[in-house]
Amino acid sequence: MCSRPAGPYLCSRSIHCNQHQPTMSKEITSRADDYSQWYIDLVRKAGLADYSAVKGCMVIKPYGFSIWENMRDTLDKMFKDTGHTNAYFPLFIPKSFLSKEAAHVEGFAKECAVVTHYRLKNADDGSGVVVDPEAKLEEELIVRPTSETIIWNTYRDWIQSYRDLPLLINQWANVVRWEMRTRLFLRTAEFLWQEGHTAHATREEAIEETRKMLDVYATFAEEWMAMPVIKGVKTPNERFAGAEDTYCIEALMQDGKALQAGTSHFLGQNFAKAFDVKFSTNDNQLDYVWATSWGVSTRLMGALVMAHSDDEGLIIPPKLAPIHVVIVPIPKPLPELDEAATSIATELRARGIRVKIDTDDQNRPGYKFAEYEKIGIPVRLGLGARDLANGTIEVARRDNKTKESVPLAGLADHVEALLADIQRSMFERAKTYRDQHITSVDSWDEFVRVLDEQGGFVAAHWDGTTETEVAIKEATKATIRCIPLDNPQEDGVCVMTGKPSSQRVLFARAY
RNA sequence: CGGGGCGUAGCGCAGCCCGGUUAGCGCGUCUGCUUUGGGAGCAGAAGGUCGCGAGUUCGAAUCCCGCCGCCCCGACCA
Repeated sequence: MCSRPAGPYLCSRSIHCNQHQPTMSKEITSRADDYSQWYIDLVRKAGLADYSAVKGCMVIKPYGFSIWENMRDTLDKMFKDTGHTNAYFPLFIPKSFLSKEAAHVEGFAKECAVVTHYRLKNADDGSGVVVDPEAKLEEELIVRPTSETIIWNTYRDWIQSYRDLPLLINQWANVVRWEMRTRLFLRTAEFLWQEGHTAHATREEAIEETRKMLDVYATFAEEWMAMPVIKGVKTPNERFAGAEDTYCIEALMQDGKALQAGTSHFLGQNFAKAFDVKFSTNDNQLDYVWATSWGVSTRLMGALVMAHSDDEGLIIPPKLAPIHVVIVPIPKPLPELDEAATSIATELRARGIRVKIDTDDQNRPGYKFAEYEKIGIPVRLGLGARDLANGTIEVARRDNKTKESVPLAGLADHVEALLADIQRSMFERAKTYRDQHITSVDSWDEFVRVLDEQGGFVAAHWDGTTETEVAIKEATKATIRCIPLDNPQEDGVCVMTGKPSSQRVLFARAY
């Protein structure tokens, strides 16, 4: 394994410490050739994740996990800042719990992994181990697809009085949904996420919480991921199983498909009633509590990739990049280079900038440049004898592939400003693309044409019925992504049925 | 569950149709030398239950039968 001194997260021996085998970005399929394959190539070859020995499950590799850690740590702080605390509930849920809320069981029944036995034994024919039929569980256990049931069963014991409210809890966990078809990060059988579960004394307060956490997600998506999102509410058909209202943030990927990046649910009293969670009000009445739940998952990793990256590799916004700056000494045998690189790194680190010095002397600079572009490090500093002589350094930014020579004096200020500029311009670029791909249409022909030729969001009138929504989906594969919050009211007629409508909703083909 | 593809060295592949020396090639790895401002060159070396099982044959990576696994497209769902 690598033994040389390493920068944060990655060793200097090789960019991929875990395999010593950087693959060439030449091998990344271009977006134009096959967007889907581009995504898969990128995820695997930039060291984010890989397929595992288990069908439908992925291995999140060290570099990918370090990005997720940055997401997780940022969100965790945001949750704490809004009054939430973390807790942990069991992976296993008694089967009977899941059936207590009718819509909920309906929504998840088809994709649950079930534990039926608790012991293996050696096969009689010596062929290996088999499930011991003697060890059948009295009550089967479901591997959580989400934790509402086990949590509300617990909340019943935690909540007696209005003084116990609000109860604001989050959990970081893995969940399992037995998907028929999977894609790295976007839909895997097991994934990592956080799920917030809160209890409130009033309907209004719970709705406020639902909206507040949606805002947290939107802020995170836009300010950290540099990914513009549309906040909205789901139609009844797209609503979370067991919710009264599902709010969401919807993002647009570079191929024109939408991606739901986070959801926040107002659960009403559905789970309180299902699990009998009542509290004494301050005027001594008994009432069911009001609930919310909200979550984002490792799916955000997929969103991050598809929102920004290019044919050369990943482009990661500075705020989430495991390494902000890589210094590549152009290795003439020159001790002053190492000294200069170290002193630059020290100066940058003093400002909280995450810096790696590439001390590897095996690979040539050109190779390194390509590798760092592939893994999306926002800023690369090239430092050679020529620079030392001139008192300059080459500064290359990943997002727009520009290079400039800047004076070493004042470099830290320059880099700090540059990182901020990259963060901002990545957002602007994505937002421009997104805004150019919201199209208002008023006829069915136009609706279909825009979906096929431009993609993106299509703002169209809809008669408000699930039947029409489903028919449109069957005809075009487009779904209603959301009804934007504060959506302007406007009279019109449904794009499919011609029935009256009071507002446009956003359709798109989606991940 | 349908349709398609794949399984041969760490990775990516050729060989299979038409059975026959010691199973090749590229990348990577190791050693040495020369290199180093956009993916280095030369020389040498290591590395293989050809997915698994059974069969046909003098002989199977190759043909037959069975099985397993993974990926992609669709159905389901986000």
